[in-house]
Amino acid sequence: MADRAATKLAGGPPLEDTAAEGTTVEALATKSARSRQRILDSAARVFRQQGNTARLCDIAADAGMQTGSLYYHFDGRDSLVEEVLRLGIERTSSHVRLALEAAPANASAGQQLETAVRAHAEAILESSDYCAANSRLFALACPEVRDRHYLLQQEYGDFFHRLIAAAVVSGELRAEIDPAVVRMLLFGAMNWTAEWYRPDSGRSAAQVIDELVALVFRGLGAAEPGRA
Amino acid sequence: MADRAATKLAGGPPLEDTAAEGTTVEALATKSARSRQRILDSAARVFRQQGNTARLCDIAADAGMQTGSLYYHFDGRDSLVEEVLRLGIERTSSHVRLALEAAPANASAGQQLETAVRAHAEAILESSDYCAANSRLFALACPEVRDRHYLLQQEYGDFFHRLIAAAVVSGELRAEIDPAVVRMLLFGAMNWTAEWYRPDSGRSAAQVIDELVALVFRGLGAAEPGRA
DNA sequence: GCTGATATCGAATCTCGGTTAGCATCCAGC
DNA sequence: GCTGGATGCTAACCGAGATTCGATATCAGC
Repeated sequence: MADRAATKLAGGPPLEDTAAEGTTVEALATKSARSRQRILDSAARVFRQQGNTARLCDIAADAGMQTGSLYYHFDGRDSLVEEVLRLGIERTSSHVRLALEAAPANASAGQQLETAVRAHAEAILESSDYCAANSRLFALACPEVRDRHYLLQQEYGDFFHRLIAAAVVSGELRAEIDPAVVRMLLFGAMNWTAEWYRPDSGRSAAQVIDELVALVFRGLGAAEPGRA
Repeated sequence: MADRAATKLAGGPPLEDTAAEGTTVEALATKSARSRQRILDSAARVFRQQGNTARLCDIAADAGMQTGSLYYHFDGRDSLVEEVLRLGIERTSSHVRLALEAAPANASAGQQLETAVRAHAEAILESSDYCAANSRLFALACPEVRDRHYLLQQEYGDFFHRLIAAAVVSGELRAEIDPAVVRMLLFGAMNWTAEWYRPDSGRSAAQVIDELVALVFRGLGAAEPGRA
């Protein structure tokens, strides 16, 4: 009854991703693991497109199997949603961390924040269906799933919070800002892109990201003659 | 079958709000109009709280009637959603327009934009359940409803677009910005507040709005010594 | 205080999508 | 090439929630 395949695969470590970032489905060892991964990928893709209105049969179809077969790999819809959500945060967060590690070691707090914002937006716009699906499912999902995720979400939120606070301390950001509110506004602008951005709209993701970064750091205002 | 009461009430003009902005339920003439309004108000409130997962029975309960009774006033769920959505845009938009009219006649394009941003955020955070519900239902709702709304949405979007473009022309905003993208980022930050802001969180709506305006116009950056 | 229209009730019904269960197929190891 | 577990298919099943509809209550105008 309980996620048979996964239980077996998990083995020692309690809950580990069956496929590391970037692993292709084909590379996985057992058939079960491949199918499971294929389902997750489809779910992410479908959730990204349709948000929480996506049906299990849509996902199954995308994965090339029957609806009922999903239950061999997952306990049920919630379980699937939860996994996609978890992978979403995980990948977003690791994408951001990697970007930070790749940045020059002497980067200032402000530069780090900029890197993080860029990476987060990239994750949603380009890098992965999971990250985009995550933003779209964020506010939905049943309370239990949501509560369980609140922790992960919060953790990532705090991470950003610290980046912002550090950049205030370093004097690169205005001292008057309220990091908590700014973080939410920032997430709003970034996560909302999952709702409207379409790659075939004539604008590249990179353009959107540049626009975002400029907006956030410089603001819309011109050189600053004297604003009311 | 088709929205009996409303059909009758509508009379001459094809589709007019049964209650003008701010009209209280009690002030309406017929019982039908009062009930209809009560249902809409409840729907807006419940949708604001629960998003699209709100059930008809929740709304009916809030309005103090049985689920089935809703059908005397509305064709069905979609119809109700659609009406709330419509009133949402309408009220947001009129709130913004009123704010602009109240502004000094010689306000610059940039000042007008700031006024509009303030008003839009106010509408979502403080002024009306309809406006907040609108942001939460935006991306959801079945395709038909959504398509029908796309026009209204677009119209309001264009309105903002023009405000932004004008402020670029007047030289108050940086010339390099892409008004279309900026508008979406802006809406993202503003609409997302409906997902996270709670009045009992220790922060006033006014604080959030100030933070938003500062972020958008000045950006996060300090005085501008030299940023990478 | 009637009476017809208006408004609401409340229970039956319908629908959609998630879930379950038993059977068929595939495939690795013998 | 057999056999048993691993995988997946199919067709019911089921519940939640939307919708329908005849019965009932309320109310305005006489």
